[in-house]
Order: sequence, then structure tokens, then C-alpha cells
Amino acid sequence: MQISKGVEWAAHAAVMMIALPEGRGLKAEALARYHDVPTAYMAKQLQALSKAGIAQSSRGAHGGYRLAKPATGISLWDITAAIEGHAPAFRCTEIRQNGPCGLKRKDCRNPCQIASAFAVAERAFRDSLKTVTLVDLAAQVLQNARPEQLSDVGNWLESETMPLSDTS
Amino acid sequence: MQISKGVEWAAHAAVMMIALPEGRGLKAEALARYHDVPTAYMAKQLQALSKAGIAQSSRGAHGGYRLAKPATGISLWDITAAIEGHAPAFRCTEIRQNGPCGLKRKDCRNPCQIASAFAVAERAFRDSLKTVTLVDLAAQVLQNARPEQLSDVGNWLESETMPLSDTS
DNA sequence: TGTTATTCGGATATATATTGTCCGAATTAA
DNA sequence: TTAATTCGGACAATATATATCCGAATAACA
Ligand code: SF4
Ligand code: SF4
Repeated sequence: MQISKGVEWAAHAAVMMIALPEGRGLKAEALARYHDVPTAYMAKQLQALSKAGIAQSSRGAHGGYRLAKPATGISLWDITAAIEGHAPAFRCTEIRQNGPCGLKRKDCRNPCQIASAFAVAERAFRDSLKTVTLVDLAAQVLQNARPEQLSDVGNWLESETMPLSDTS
Repeated sequence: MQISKGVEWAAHAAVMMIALPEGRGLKAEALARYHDVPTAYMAKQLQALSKAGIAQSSRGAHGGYRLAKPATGISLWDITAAIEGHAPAFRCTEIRQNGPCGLKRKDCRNPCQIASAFAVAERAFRDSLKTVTLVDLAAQVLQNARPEQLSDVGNWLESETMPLSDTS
């Protein structure tokens, strides 16, 4: 039982995209370089975010990814589900129907206590993650970082997002 | 993110062992045959239960497994942890220390919001499973099964546990 | 309007974890 | 003491997660 590393990467990428200027995007390669992880694999996670409707992608020159909706409406569970899928972690194989004393199918209409106990536990897990949104994560970064670090990030974003050349 | 099938099998085996007469055991092969699953793999799960102190094993003729403590004191989480291990599902790789704007190690003393949010969610998952004990599971079986099914299981247990030959 | 540079998207390999199997060590009954 | 029996851990096959590559699509530019 382990959660893909892609979830961690996707979460970090999503937080980074909060700070993105309107109408601009960060390309997969930049996000990967920022966190020092393999480019193509980070790209894969971003594609998953895109399919899930969390991120929005633009192809071609000056393209990239940006959030598809307000950060308030994006929870850690949304990110997790986008990468890991919605399938329950506990897979019941109905072995109570097997063997010498196996139950008949009609006696198995509703799930047993084992299966439903795991369903409840997983729901508790999901609900806990749903209470944490991207803005909560960003808020903590702002609170704990030193000013010099924030300006570093700002400068990096500035250099990566290729703002419309404003040479006035 | 998926839970090993062994957890389901171990849970079923544990419930079965509740009904075991004092001083007797069920061998791995019998438990596997009862549920119609591969013998050697079921044996592996039972070994894990044994190492975790949930089950107790006896080798040699007429040996087998039995519960090592009262069913009241064994929760679904105990079973899950015995099979899957205690390692957290979310693995933080501290990528905030990587890349051009990476934080210094001394700024990473305490975990960030992402890592702690997952820790909280996993705790909720564990706590939920801890509230379900083996007796709860057994109770539901007794409640939902038809009398004929119960006697079937009783007979099967009788034939498998090799009670001391009482030919009086 | 064509051309080219750029970026995403899905198909393709590799590494790791899960699932399944085997045989030797230990114990017990005879 | 012996032989049958059963557990225990080492070994192999399969599925999943990780990492990579190249073609399709888009946008800037000439
Ligand atoms: S008894 Fe419960 S856990 Fe076991 S196979 Fe049936 S539904 Fe699944
Ligand atoms: S920021 Fe949080 S999740 Fe990301 S690497 Fe650091 S502790 Fe882990």
C-alpha cells in the first residue's frame, strides 16, 4: 500500500501554479527542473491533472500548464485521485463464495463487514484530504518562508513564464 | 495505491480461527483449501500474522495456526499492518530541498502541510480500522448466515481439526 | 499563408513491488 | 530413532509503478 511519488510531484506543481500570472503557463520541463525530477515523468503527472480538469494546457511556443479553476476549489484529494485513480484500495475478491462451504451468490447481495469496514476507512481518508485545499498549502509556504526565498521564487517565475516583452 | 490481497485472505483466516476448539489448530493448507486460494501464498500471510503476534503456530503433525490472543484484542488494522507493514503510504522525498530555489536543510525541520495532511488522513484511516475487531466480523457472520450454513462450517472444522480420537 | 520552433500527448521500455512457488528446517507422533 | 507432517524463509513469475521516447498539435514568426 503505497501512494505514487507522482502525487507528491503533482501537488508541488499545483502549488507552484497558483503564483502564475494571468494568461501565462509553466511548461512541464520548467516544473521538473524546478523540483529536480525527471522531466518526462513530471510531464505525465501534469497530463493526468489536465485530464482530471485540474490543470489546463496550451501547446506550442510559450505554452505550458496553468490551473483550470480557482485554487480554493482544488483539494489534495482531487490531486491524489487524478494521479492514483478513483478505484478503492481494498479489492474484495468475494472468496466467501469459494471453497467447500462457499456461500451462494444470492446470499452475497450486500458487502460483508470486512469490505464495508475498509470502505468506511477509505472514506475517512478521502474526507480528510478533501479538507485541505491548494490555498491552505500556499498559505503555509508564505507563512514559513523567509522574504529572500520568496523573491527568489518570484524571480524564477519571472524568468520562466516569458512575460510579453514589455520594454517600455 | 492498492492493498494486498493477502490482507483479505488473512482477515478471513483470522475469522475462521475464532471458532477453533481450545488447543487445536488449522494448518495453512486447510485454510487455503477452504477459501480456494493458492496454498503457499496463504501460508505466507499466516506467517506474517505469526510474526506480528496475532497468530500462534505449531509445527509437526497435528500442528497448525491458532489465534495468539483474544479476538476482542485483534482489529482489522492489526491484520492490515501485519501484512502490509507500518510504513506510511505517502512517501515524502523532500523535493522542496531540490532545484534552483531549494530550501536549506535547516529550514526543513518540521514537515510541510502536504506531508502532514497525508499523515492526518492516514491516521484517520488507521483509527477507523482499529474500531473493528474480529468479534465484530464474526458476529455479522452469525447474524446473516442460515443455520444450515453454520452447521456446514462446524462439520468442516470438526473434520479438519483432527480432534483427539475419542472413540468412547 | 507557409514554415519552423516549441510544447503537449500518448505509446513504449525499465525498475520495483506484488503475487505465487518451492524446498529445507523444525517439531511431533509413533 | 524414525518417519510423517507442518511451518519457515528463500526463490521465481507476474503486475504495477517509474522513467523515457517520439509523433501530433499548436503558436509565433517570416
Ligand atoms: S467476506 Fe467480505 S471481504 Fe471476504 S470476499 Fe466476501 S465481501 Fe470480500
Ligand atoms: S514540501 Fe512537503 S511533500 Fe514536498 S518534499 Fe517537502 S515535506 Fe515532502
